Amino acid sequence: MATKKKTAQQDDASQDAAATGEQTPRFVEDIADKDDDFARWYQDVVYKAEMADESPVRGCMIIKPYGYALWEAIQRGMDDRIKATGHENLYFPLFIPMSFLQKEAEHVEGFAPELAVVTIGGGEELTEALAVRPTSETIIGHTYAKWVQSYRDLPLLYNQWANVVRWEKRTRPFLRTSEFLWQEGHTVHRTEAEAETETRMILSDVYTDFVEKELAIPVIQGRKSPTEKFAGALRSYSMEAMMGDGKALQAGTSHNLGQNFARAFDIQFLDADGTRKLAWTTSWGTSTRLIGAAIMVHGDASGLRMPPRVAPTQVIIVPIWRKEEERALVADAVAAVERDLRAAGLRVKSDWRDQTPGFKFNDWELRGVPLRLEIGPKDVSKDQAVLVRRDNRTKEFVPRADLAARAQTLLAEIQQGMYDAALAFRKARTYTAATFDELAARMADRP
RNA sequence: CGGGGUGUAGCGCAGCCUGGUAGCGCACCAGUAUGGGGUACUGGUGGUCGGAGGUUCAAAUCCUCUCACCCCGACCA
Repeated sequence: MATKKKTAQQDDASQDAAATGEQTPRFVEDIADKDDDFARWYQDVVYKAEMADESPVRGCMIIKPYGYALWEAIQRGMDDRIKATGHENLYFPLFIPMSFLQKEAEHVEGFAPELAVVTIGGGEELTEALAVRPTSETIIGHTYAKWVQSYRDLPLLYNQWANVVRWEKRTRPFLRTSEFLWQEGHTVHRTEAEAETETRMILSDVYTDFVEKELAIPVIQGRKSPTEKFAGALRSYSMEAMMGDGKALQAGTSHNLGQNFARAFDIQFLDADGTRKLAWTTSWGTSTRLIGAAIMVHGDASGLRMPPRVAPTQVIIVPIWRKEEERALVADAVAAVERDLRAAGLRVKSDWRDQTPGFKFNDWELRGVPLRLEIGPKDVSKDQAVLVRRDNRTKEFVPRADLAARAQTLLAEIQQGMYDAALAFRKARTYTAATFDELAARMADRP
């Protein structure tokens, strides 16, 4: 039945191709139509490209190697910027005493409904229940109170990479899961102005800079409305990006917590003028949701499209051969090319699976690898390779000696092209972007 | 929490109305030919039909209970 359907579709596609003079038809029946059912398209792509797998625990997900490799690239890019702006990494425990969460009224009200709570340890009822952290302001506030004594101790500029748990009612892989990975920065400052500067600096110099340059996602920075702000914050800022379905997604938040948590946890310091003062704190976070954002912004009918700068694999080499002698010949050429590209700093892989080339082409397009190199007997004899772009399928024959340089040029072009396309898409959709206009208006008070 | 729906092989499904001991596609394994855009043919592996109880000579199928998941709504990051 499915075979019939496949054949029928292929025939249709062939006719279309013949009629319009386009290139080869594609098989996309296993991915839902992006324009018709975006939510299903998203799920299909996530699972078929092996970014993630379903979890036996409701609302959670298993991040597969390909998805995790992207997360590692995000971590690297984000971590570099966090450190470049003067922060250090540390780590706080997963468990938080329930009483901590109750110390900040607005905070507990906001997070209580979605807490996972541990009441038994080692077979015995605990004297105090422990919350699995939904976010770490409270346990960190408690600790910072001990670390801060003098104005000379300030500022504290720390960040942690961790997992958090929020018992969400409706979940979607990467976008909203009961457990997710993130970084959360927590800083303490001497003055309100300094805390505000930090809050906004993180949003622009760390978050926006990374997401726009590395993930090729244009964002709009703005301030969250009072109802949308972080539970317990004075002011919350966020960067919002437009997804492929025309909807906005919060891609990162930065909160000026004012003195709310300092008050709740007694973070005080003796200032230069000899008086005790409450400190000013901030917190900010980005999560594995960024993976979902990248998928939704850049993906197309064929599947994922990885921004070259973070792509786990930037160039995939598909060897082509018929007979064993050819295979050996091609293998040598592939190994040599792989060496060249690696030496040039490119992330490259070759695919020697026993599948037809066509199968591999589609498979790697589904996974979104930006560049493909085809190397067959004909290429070996001419000391060249066929270089193909994932985005527009442009093919070119490139002499072996020029491959690395040409690939680098194309990757840069593709990266820029992805950003430009996403920006153009957003601008063309202003009619659905009331939220963006609102955000843009709020941007007036940006530094 | 209210309304609707679905549980049969790793995935997607048929079979149920009208009981007779489980089937199709994909995937997987083997072989042959193939290989520059999802390759074809042949053979094969794999399921106590969500769970419990009942009716019956006989239950995936009928009855009762139960569990889980999905969609819509409500609630909420």
